Amino acid sequence: MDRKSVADLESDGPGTGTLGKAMAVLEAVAMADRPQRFTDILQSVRQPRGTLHRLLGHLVDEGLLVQRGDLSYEPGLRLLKLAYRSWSGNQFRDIAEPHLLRLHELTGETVHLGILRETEIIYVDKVESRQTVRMSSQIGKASPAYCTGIGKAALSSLPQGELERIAAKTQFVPFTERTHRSSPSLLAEIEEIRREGHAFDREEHEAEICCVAAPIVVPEHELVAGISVTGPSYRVTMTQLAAWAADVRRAAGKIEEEVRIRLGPGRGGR
Amino acid sequence: MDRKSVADLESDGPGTGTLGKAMAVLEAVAMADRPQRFTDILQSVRQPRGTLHRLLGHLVDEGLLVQRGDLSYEPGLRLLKLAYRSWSGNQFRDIAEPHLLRLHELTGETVHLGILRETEIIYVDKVESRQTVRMSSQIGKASPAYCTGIGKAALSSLPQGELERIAAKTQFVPFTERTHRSSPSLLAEIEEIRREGHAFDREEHEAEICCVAAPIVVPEHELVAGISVTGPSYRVTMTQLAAWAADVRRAAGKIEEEVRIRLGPGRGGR
DNA sequence: GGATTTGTTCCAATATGTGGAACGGTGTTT
DNA sequence: AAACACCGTTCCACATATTGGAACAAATCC
Repeated sequence: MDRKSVADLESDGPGTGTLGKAMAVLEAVAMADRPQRFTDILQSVRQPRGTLHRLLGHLVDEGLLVQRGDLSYEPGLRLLKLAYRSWSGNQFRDIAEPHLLRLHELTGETVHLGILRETEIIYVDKVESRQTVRMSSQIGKASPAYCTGIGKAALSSLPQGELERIAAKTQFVPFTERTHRSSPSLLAEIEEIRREGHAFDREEHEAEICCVAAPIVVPEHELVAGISVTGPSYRVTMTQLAAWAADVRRAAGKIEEEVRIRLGPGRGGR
Repeated sequence: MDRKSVADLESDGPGTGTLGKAMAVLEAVAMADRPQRFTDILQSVRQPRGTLHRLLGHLVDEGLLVQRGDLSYEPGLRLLKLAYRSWSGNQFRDIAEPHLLRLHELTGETVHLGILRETEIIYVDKVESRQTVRMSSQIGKASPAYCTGIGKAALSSLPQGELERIAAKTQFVPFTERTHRSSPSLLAEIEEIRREGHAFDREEHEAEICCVAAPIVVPEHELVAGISVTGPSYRVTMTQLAAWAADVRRAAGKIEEEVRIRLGPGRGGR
């Protein structure tokens, strides 16, 4: 049987093979808000006790998890180390950064760069207002695509088939009263976003937070991403956001272009 | 056969079992400076072609690697996502942070927080001088313990046996002319560091960069870490560093104490 | 003291991963 | 143009690592 078969399970299913199971366990621990005990994990990942126990042992051996004094498990440092390389070596982020800075100077608000990964947007960079801000507060953070500006912008630039596949896979959680509650409602907005070339988040993910976003697509690298300007709604009106839309689109376009030039068509990084 | 058997290989050996091999491959790709092709990887990880090929396939399926148009592999976004949780959920960093900030205000120089992991120090936080600084420029970065301030400070607070095991495992790379070149020389300095309670890095890792560091130990959590104040040697003299040593020790002590209180003896996070 | 829950260990059955060898494609050399 | 070298992929008999039910302690609750 081939891997990418019928409706690739990826993040929902138990994961293919041994590695898949191990990763499912790892993710269960990483995504939990507090250290997970054996039994907690046993319930998230449905695996026989013996199996789970060995799996955890291996993960600890590998430094992906650490077991604490009270026997509970936490994500290990090896993940940080690996991610550092994954992030600092990311040429896309590197290219985009100057454009993010420029956009920040223009607007004075927080600017995000995020990449689409199935139903999620993963933030890879952020430039924020010069308060005493936590450094990489969001880098690596994953948010649902269907209720964020970048997410919707990115989705809007997918082929219809892909879009529908992802929409079908999406779990619609009503974060605020304005959050899309179903696939049709999302797909309708996507139509509009396609026409406009930019997406808004009207307090759909977090109350009092809204943004404008534009998509960045580099088919040669199978990259679908987006940038956004975000602000608190008491300070940033929708009219203001609409006025910035063109700038955001322009910046996104510049990044797209530069990625194509610097990374070349379809081939390697340098 | 038991896992933690004779001289646990961990990061050198091919890694135990299937997961170990997969991680070895992942690490090989992540630690390389540029996208790795099949053959490149084949040389780093000594595995049969068939095996490696399947391994890579699984890693891609899991989103740990991505394969690009030219068939080369890069670290995938899933790592970032996992690491974000590993980092943002790290209570230790959370507790330490205010102390780092205070130390930064006192000295005006860059302050680091790093955790010891076998022969390496992994940086988990950083507060730096208010230039237009790259955000999380070093978070997750791994540096050798034997030639960094935090590293040596951390090593100094290990039981002698552990220390020697790690020293034996260390690869002594002569980064600068002042870098320790062998285990005895390192062990001798560690003795001194134990007496003083703080460690210096006298341009041992990077030329023109030096620091003072103090260890943080929380045995209940099997945590050995350290903090440091770092500066360029043209601006920060050894005398200056020595003057800060007491402050660094004090901050480290405070963090140690607070971790013990907030995380409780040997048991869970909250 | 007995009952329940939790983490750990054991082991035969078997699914999974192993790795040498063969295959087809691309680009280079003669 | 044929011969060669290199690279990524596929195949398959074999071996090993994973599986998962069940038994085992140890703590915790009633």
